Amino acid sequence: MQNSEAMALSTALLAVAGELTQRINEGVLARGFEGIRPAHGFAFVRLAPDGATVTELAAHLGVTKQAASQLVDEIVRKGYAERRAHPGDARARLIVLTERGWACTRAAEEAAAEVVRGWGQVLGEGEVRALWRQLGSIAPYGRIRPTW
Amino acid sequence: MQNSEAMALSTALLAVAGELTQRINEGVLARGFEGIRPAHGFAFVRLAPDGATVTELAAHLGVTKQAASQLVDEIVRKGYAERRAHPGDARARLIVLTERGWACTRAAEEAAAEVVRGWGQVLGEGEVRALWRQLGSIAPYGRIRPTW
DNA sequence: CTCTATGGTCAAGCTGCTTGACCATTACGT
DNA sequence: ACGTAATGGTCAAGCAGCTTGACCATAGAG
Repeated sequence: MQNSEAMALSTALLAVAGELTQRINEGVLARGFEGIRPAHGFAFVRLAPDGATVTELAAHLGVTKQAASQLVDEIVRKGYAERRAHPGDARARLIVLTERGWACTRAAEEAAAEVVRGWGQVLGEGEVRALWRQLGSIAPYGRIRPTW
Repeated sequence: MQNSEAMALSTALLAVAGELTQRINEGVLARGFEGIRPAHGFAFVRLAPDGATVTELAAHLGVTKQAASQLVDEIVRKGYAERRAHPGDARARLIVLTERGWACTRAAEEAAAEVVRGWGQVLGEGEVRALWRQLGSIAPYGRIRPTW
C-alpha cells in the first residue's frame, strides 16, 4: 500500500473518530449531563468497572497524576464520582462513579449506539461487526491518549 | 447491536485513532521536523493541495479564525508555510506550504504507512483495504475536529 | 526501624484556545 | 455611484487544562 493511501486511510479514520467523539459528547449533553467533556468520558470508562486510583487514571489517560487529580476534583464536584478510602492502602483513594456517573455512562452508550446505527444504515450490520472485529484486533491495550 | 457493543466498538476506534495520531506525530518528529504537533498535521492536510485562507483553515479545524491565525503564525515562523497575496481578493491571504512543509507532509505519510503496515501484518492487506473502504464511506465531509 | 519508593495534593507557570474589538476590502441594495 | 452591511484578517486580553516542582503521608525493602 502506497504512503498516500495509508495517509488517506489515516485521515478517514481520524475524521470518523473526531465525529464520533463530538456526537457522543453532544448526545450526553442533550440527555442533561452538563459540564461534561470527552476527557471525562474516557475517565468514566476506566472508573466504571470497579473504580480506580488517581494514578491508574492518569496512566489510562496519558496525563500526569496532577492533571488526573484535577479532573477527579471536577467530576466529584459535579456529582459524577466520589473519593473513597482505598481498601488495603491508606495512601491511596479509590475513585468510584456515583449513581449519576453510571447514568451518564449509560447516556454515552446510548449516544454511541445512535452513531453506530447510522453506520449500520450505510454499511450494513455485518460490515459494522467486521469493522468492530478489525479495530479490536489492532487496538492498543490499556491506554487511551485523548491528546492530538 | 446493543448499546454496550456500540460503546466497545467506539472505544476500540478511539483507541486506534489515538495511537495512530501519536505514532504519526512521533514519526514526524523522528524524521527531524521539530516543533510539530498533531494539529499542524491536520492543517497541512487542508493546505496541501492548493493552499487555503485562514478562514477556510479555521472551518476545517473547527476552531475560531483567531486560533487558526495563531497556528499559521507558528508554522510560518517555523518555516513550514508562507502567507501570499490572495489572487482575486485583496482582503484574504493564501497560506501555502513551503518546500519544508511538503517534506514534512511526506514524512507524515511515511509514518502513517509504517503504522498501517503494522495493521497489515495483523489483518492482512485485504482487510486493511476493507477497513479503508468502510471508514471512507462513513467519514464526514470536509471538517476534522481535533478536539476531544 | 531506617531508607527509599509510591499515592496524592498544593502551587505556580505555560500553552492554546476563546471572546471582544478593530481595520481593510468586498458585496449588496437602492 | 454610494452608503451600508458582510467578510477576511489581526491585535489584545482572559481563561481552561495541562505541566513542572515541591511537599506530605503511607508502604515496602534491607
